[in-house]
Amino acid sequence: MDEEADAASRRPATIGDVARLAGVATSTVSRALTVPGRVSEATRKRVVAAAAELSYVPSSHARSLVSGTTRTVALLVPDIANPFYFGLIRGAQRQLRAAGYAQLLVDTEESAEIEADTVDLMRKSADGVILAASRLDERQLATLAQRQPIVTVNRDVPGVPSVILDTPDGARQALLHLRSLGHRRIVYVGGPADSWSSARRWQALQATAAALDVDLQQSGPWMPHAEAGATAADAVVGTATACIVFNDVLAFGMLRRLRERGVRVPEDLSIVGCDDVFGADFCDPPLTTIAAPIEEAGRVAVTMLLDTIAGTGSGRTRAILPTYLRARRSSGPAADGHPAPVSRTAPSGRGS
Amino acid sequence: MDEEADAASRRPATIGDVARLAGVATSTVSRALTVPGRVSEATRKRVVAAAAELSYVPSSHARSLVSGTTRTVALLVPDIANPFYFGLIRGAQRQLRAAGYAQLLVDTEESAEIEADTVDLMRKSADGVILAASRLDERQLATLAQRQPIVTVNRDVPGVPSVILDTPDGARQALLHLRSLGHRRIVYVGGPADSWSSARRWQALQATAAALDVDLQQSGPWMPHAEAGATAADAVVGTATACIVFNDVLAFGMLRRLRERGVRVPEDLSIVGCDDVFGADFCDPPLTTIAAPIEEAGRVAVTMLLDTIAGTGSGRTRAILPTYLRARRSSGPAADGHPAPVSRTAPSGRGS
DNA sequence: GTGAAAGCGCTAACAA
DNA sequence: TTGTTAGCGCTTTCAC
Repeated sequence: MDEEADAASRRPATIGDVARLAGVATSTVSRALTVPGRVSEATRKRVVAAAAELSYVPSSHARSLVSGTTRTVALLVPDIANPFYFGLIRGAQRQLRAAGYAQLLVDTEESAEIEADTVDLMRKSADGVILAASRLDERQLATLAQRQPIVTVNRDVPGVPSVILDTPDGARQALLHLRSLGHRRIVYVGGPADSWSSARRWQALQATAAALDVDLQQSGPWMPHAEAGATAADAVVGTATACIVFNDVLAFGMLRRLRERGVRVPEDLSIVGCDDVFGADFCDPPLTTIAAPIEEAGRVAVTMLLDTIAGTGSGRTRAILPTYLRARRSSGPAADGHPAPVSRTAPSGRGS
Repeated sequence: MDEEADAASRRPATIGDVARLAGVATSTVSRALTVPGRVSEATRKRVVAAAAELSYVPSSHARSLVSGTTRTVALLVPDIANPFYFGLIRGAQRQLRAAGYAQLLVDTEESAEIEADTVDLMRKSADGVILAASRLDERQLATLAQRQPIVTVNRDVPGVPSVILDTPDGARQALLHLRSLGHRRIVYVGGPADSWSSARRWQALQATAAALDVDLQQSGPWMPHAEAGATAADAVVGTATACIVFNDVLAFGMLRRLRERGVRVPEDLSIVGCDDVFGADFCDPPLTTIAAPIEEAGRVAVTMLLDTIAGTGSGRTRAILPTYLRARRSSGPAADGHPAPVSRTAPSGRGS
């Protein structure tokens, strides 16, 4: 049994093994493999050949130890199974791969505690953290952001770089859309109590409703799961002719319940969701929804984070991504409604 | 400006900082924080207090360097945006968290090359790798598995521990189901050319069809995306009265196309999908599908991998998880068909 | 252009 | 029970 040849395939080769095989010092191997022109072409070739033969892969941990950097970014999402986050995850991963970074994905299970603990843990294991729909309060977020590079998605806290999907504007568009279809009694089916996005949307809706002669109510809070949709649907039926729902997943649950109860969509109740997630175009009926460029949000978040890490912070600390209403079959004319003239600019001010 | 107090919040505290503050040696800190009874209660308290004050988090990298272990497991999936993998990811993450492991999630973008490269990279950054629906060939897989702990999901290669969802059996159930509804011309809408699962299902179907007096054809290969469903649908229409589709996502795309073309489901064409993913129960019409315990698969894969890593390999190297047919509206009686008596045991042998 | 040596933060002998 | 020391694999001075 040839010990030499065998050792390589058993125990991962170290820089020392490569050095020995190439007949050089470890420092030379390091240079040959990382710094371009710091070593003679001849040695470089020998080293590269040796590394290949031993299928040498540098230990990222050893590297991190000395460099203090990990080439890893953590992405924290409240619920991996929520299709809203797919695009985010994928957009982030693409951008990270391109930059030579690894992605540490963590499902915080919608718990502020798990989230805080994880962020703390990541202080050592990741160069930075992306927080999607954070459940933490402003103070915590601000404090954490001082300790380590953080970018939030859909959460705006002073001093913390963030990527915001402009769903309040989308909600405004939805309200105008429904009003133009003749709806005057509209319910906002809200998300979790601690959801910053949901609160902002509700504010935007209220401001717009006042000027539109719309009777707007809020229902909830509801967890953003399909299961919660059943109860949410029951709460809405009879109280309004249309509703704007916190997100598509919740709306899916409502759709199912309404079908069970024989409530027709959109004839008896119009529904507008949010996010345009996987499934919104083939559910029954297809869901009118506020579409957001979520994959782009992932890319932008990574770019901002990497800037922060590199200290290249060009100052851009807040990206707002536009959303738009994608009308499908789940919204239609109100049975007894009088349409209103519509302009894309909400009466309450603020254009697109 | 108080340098002492400040230093802690600026630069993450090391074990040395804690030792100094507690007035002990670093090794004592290490012991106090990791080995339960190896230190006096009094010192332990002092150390813990000091650590808390400095909000000390051990460097996982330094730890890895000395222990040779990373407490990290990599999960490679071909396409993060495919809802099939949600359950897997979540099941894996739950089990990993419970064991104190971190999860490194990588989207290999359905590329064998990215997959192979990543597995190689992970040799140093993860203690083991879970490969979902691997695109690698048997030889590569076997070689890699010799170098590092690997568990595959839905891929069986001798010498590589694996978790298999018994979808061939599910496909058999689907065929019986369709036959009992009177269908005799059935198409299997196949997955990617290099998909091991798809090949196995096709084999199982052929074996069963022979004994059932069913005219079974294969269509494809198709990429498992909704977009491919349009072409797949066009290829099937008119050639059969029912089809069994590689997975739900592809079936969703078919459903949409069929609606556009005015082909009624199930009256003109019955459809059976596979995986029972998010959306299968609220698409239009709801999809009859082969349901698989995918979240459990994630958990089991982690357990097997952790066993392999620990060397506790109790010998169980292959877990087969049963699947079952979940009938919904997308499958119905054949317009011109003659039902067949049904037994849950396929004529070709092999029970449940 | 290359080698020797120190040290990143931690754990695991080995002493005391 | 605790401290001292060596060393994990790598990069980075500092010499030569």
